[in-house]
Amino acid sequence: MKTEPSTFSLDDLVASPEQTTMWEGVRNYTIRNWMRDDMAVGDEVLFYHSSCAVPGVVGLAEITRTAYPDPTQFDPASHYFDPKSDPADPRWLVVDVRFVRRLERTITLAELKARADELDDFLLVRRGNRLSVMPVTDAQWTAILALEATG
DNA sequence: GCCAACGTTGGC
DNA sequence: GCCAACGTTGGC
Repeated sequence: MKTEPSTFSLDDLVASPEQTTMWEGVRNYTIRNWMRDDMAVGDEVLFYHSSCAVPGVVGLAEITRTAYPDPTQFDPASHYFDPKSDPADPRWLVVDVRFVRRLERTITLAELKARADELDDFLLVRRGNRLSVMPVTDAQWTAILALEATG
């Protein structure tokens, strides 16, 4: 899961009540469907910082609540307000995400790109990808976290 | 249903 | 700040 640290960082997650946050503001149908269909309580998350000096994976988190309606879509004061969303059939969903641990070091985007062959078409390093949430296979997870120790 | 225009993402 | 890539919108 990507986030801009200037908006919501791993530190912000740590500082959140119960070190847990609602992953609000997803406005992409592909991601909405993954959240709805594929995210389960206990699923592990790579916490990724984007649009910053050194983009990369900085920590681990986990899903603590499955998809439910994103309240920001009904809040006219919210940046994420969606007047086309019907409260009887909410268009946008959130999941809850809880902090697990910081990585010992940032696993940078540059490293992930350099090892793209080992990561078996990891969406994050695919050209042109703009999704802010994306699935990670077990093999990719293992390969990525192996970098933490080895550099 | 096509597709051009527009807005957003996000690395650099 | 630039710009490539891609999703969304809306005219037709």
